[in-house]
Amino acid sequence: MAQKLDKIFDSFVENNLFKDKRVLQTNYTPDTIPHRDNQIENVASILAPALRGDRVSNLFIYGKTGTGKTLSVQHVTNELMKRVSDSKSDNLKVVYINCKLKKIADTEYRILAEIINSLGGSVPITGLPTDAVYNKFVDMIDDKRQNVILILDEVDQAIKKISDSFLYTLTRLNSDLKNAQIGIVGISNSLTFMDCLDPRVRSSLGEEELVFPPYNALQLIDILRERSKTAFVDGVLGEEVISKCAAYAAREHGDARRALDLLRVAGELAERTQSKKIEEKHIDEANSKIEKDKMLDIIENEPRQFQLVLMAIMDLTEDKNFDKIYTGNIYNKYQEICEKTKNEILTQRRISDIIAEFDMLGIINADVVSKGRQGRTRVIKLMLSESLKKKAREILLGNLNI
DNA sequence: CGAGATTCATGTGAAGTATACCTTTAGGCTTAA
DNA sequence: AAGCCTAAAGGTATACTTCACATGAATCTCGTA
Repeated sequence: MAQKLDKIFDSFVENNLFKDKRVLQTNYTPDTIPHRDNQIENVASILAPALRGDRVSNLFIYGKTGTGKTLSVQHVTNELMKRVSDSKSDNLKVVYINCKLKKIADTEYRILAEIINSLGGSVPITGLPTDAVYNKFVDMIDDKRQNVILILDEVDQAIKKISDSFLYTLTRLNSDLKNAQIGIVGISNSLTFMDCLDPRVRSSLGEEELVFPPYNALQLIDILRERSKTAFVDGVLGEEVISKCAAYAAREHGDARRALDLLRVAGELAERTQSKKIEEKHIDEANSKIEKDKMLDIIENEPRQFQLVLMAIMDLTEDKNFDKIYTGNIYNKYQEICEKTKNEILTQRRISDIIAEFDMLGIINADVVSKGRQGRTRVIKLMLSESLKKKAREILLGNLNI
């Protein structure tokens, strides 16, 4: 056994394709961000007043995933902070919150709590009145003259769940502050997000707006080339592999993060199969693996009741007796499963909401249809590939101890 | 035959409930002067 | 008397339930041609 492990470790050390894998990881911030000079300059000039202690205009940024929004903003704020720490003053704070993270920042309360946490304070998980949390936030930053830049990544996700009054309160917060000032930077994936906001919020939050267009294939190639220089050992990555990678990502609305993930996973796969080079087939494999992992991760971390519902949906999908699945079918199946597994049965009302959430996650596709005399319901389609279904089923079976 | 009424199965919104957790407050106990 | 601990009181967020009303096209009904 030990020999076997030795062999694995040996080959791992010898056959290292990566020079520095971190460069390809999502949380890595590169020194240069190609093809985003314009946007970065814009962001910088909008946030720059903070250096003089002036109020920062609220900024709203649109763009699809992986178009460098987060990266550019972080780059600019990093530079800002560098300047500030050089000048030895500490009247600028930058808070970055990703509103999408489930269980961390998906309600008004949790977002606020998260903001306070990253400012160094602490707030209990639950139990406090929301306005008490607002007050705490105000107290924390208003003790001296300073600027706070609040970056809300993926606000659209949060606003969908919470109401937009949250943003309104935030924008109004400035009038409660005597010393400090806050500037809000909202980042959204959805281009139409602003349209469904309250006009008051729209006007105050959208003082400045910026659109990040998707990268095209050529720009993606540039990015990949740049990063792969430091990420991989020379010669393991051919030019044609890079273009294939870029092509994949360009198809996926120019998502650079996706492209980098592809490259990283492809590298890992190549390493694992003892390959000396990364080849095009690795990219293909990586593509399906990423898709799979992402979904499986979501499914695995879903609460129990959600998993039960998903299990019901999967069972029905397999069942040849149903060519179309309706909410009622799911509910019946769900009850069956609950009885079998001795789980509590929730009401149909709740299941309806759970189904809606799965729809949001893209695990299923649910369309409301009216079938005349047969009433109104949703037609539900499971959106998982065959192999994914199998893996997902394994996870569910394990988690629900069936 | 066609317009309007009916109907079904569930969508959807609002309000209420249970649970888990929080802060405040007051009482009781200990401690030290 | 001061300090500390504990339990009760009073409050909130969240996940869920209950109630009630909204939907929208297939189907039924009935007046009319």
